[in-house]
Amino acid sequence: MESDSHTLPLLPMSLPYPATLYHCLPLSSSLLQTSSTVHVSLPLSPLSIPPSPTSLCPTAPASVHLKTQPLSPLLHTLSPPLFLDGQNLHCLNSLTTSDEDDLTCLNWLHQRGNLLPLQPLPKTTPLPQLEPQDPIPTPHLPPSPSKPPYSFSSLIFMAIEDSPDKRLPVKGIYEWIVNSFPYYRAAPGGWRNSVRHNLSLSKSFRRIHRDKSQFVGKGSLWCVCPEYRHALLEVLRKAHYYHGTNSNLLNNPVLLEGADYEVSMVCDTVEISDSHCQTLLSSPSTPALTLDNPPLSSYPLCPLTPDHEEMVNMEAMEYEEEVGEEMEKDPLSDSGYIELHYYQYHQYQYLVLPGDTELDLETVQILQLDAEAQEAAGSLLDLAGGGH
DNA sequence: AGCACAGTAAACACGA
DNA sequence: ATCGTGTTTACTGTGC
Repeated sequence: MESDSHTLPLLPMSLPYPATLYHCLPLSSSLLQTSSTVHVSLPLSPLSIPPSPTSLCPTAPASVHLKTQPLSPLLHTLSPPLFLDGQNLHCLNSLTTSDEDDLTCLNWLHQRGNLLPLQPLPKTTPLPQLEPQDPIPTPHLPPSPSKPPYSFSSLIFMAIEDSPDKRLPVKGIYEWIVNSFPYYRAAPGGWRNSVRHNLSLSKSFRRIHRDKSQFVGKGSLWCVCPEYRHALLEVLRKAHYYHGTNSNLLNNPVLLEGADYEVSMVCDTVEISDSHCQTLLSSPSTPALTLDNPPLSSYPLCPLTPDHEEMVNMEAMEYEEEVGEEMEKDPLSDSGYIELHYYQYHQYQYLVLPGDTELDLETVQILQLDAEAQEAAGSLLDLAGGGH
């Protein structure tokens, strides 16, 4: 593997989001590939992973087979992965996916059927499984919803992207914002004016002619112009990064769904099914944004001039279905490396290891604990969401 | 200071 | 006439 990596000290690496366990396989190039199995064994000491406090089978020098799932490209944008080379950790910058790949991926936005209201959560969530003496962390819910750190453009963008057809009437945008951000439920009505103002003024959004035979009600539908989608995503990502808000919206999708992982132990073999990965990638409720986010270059150009001289025809939007067949390539898929997330010392750690690394049982137990951690974290998210 | 950008308010037109 | 939608202008605040 060619890499312009540089050696880094072996230090825990925190993530700006509660990451979790998943594996990125040397899977070929397609995210559709399923049920790949990798034989991994991982020496604990170089990773500073402490032995599991409760060993299910302490003497078994077992190796494990981990059925794996592709890596969410967004994760690479949030922190540079490390990989292990002997005793050194290297920054895997060269393996990170291109910005376009990252930024056109909205999987994180759609991994949850309903987007929870934005409430701050700790960037790293202490987990009772690993630190039983610690009190169970509670989400810091403000007494009244605070204003989301997202601009109206971002809010509109998220609303539209969260709609099944990637187009919404103004009223639908209002409703999405109110439902997703309780702040606006009680806010004065001026923000609606701001939304309309933004829709009209921003080049990022386009009006779509409504087919009068199909719709009732006032107004047009609004969509995101693909040529501005990259910029909108970048703004959104920066807002997430700078404010450090959790963002249920921006959370690692694997975290959100990871609690559903089926971890079953059979003798000394652990299989982590990637069926949920497929669920993530092809959720029926969110068909458009899970797999059909090709790099920006694969989008056709916006059929309009950027100055609102025209409006989009419904036919012009059909490209979304047409490009949906193209799959976003896992940035590590051909690298021969796997990616490891685990929780340690109150922080989630993030490692990239050679694909032929062997994991022993203790490591697997840690991974299992991490799976439990996912569940705990997911519960916290639900709490933060307030049963939305 | 100048500029860009975001947010807010307001006025106005249009159509259901 | 009312209301929602869409456009435009103006002003203010903030950050670079």
